[in-house]
Amino acid sequence: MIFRLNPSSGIPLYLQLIEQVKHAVETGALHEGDQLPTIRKVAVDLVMNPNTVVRAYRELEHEGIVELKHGSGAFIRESAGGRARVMRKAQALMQSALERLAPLGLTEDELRRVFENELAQSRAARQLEGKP
Amino acid sequence: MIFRLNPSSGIPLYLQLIEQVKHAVETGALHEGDQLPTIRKVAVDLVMNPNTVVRAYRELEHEGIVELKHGSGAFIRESAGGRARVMRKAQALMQSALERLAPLGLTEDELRRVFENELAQSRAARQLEGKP
DNA sequence: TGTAGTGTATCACTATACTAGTACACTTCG
DNA sequence: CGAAGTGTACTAGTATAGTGATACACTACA
Repeated sequence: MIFRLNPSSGIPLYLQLIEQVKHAVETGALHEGDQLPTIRKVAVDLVMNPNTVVRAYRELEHEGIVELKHGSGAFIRESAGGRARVMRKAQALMQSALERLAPLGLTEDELRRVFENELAQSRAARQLEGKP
Repeated sequence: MIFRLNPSSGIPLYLQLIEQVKHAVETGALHEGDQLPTIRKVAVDLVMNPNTVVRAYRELEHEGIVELKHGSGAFIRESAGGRARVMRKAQALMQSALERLAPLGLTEDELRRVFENELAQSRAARQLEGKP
């Protein structure tokens, strides 16, 4: 695992790290049990503060993708493999959805809005299931 | 048009205003040519600074939904009606897409990630069309 | 057992997002 | 033409996000 950051993209460094780890897991570049590069190593290699790397790793831990072991390192969780497969399936479904949406000629921001609306919609629907 | 804000939602006030105007246009509550409430009126009614309302209205203007006329008011653009129809069509497509994705059991954040990935993907594909 | 290597914790700095205060300029219409 | 009502422009304060400096604590292994 080797990171490649774009400092002038406007995207926070820690988010770029998170994104790259997730991508590596989903493409199979990282497998369950694999050790991630050390916090210090990443910080030195990319010339940034260890805390920024920590922030990325802790977020990944919180999402259940990474396990941090005090004193020994950061590792890919065992459950990550299954997740990767599901995500690839989802990616395929989303692609065909966007292909159907493309002819409408919406901007990316409009598409985001439509997506968020629908997400909120189905969230609300899910809430109601257990109520009546 | 009457706004209803939630000050403790964490969502910036100006974004809430934008959202509500867009929603009103898409549902037909606001039609082409309709005048929006005055900047000052909104500011007074909702107990906030006029500048915050301005920010919302100017963003809506930038997106082509609203037209600001110096000295007379803010109005819904003529093009807004067509946009509303397209957005409703898109909403329907997005709904069926999310219904197909639901069985995979992804979290909302994971769905957002899948969506953004695919958006970037199709953006890249579009870039290549004119190149070779 | 001790040392090198690992993650952890606390505090601080800086840029940016958001909101606010206040004065200005244009339009309308009696 | 002038007064009331509208959007505009400029300046500034405050909260939060992002990043950094540095010291601490645990683990593995020779």
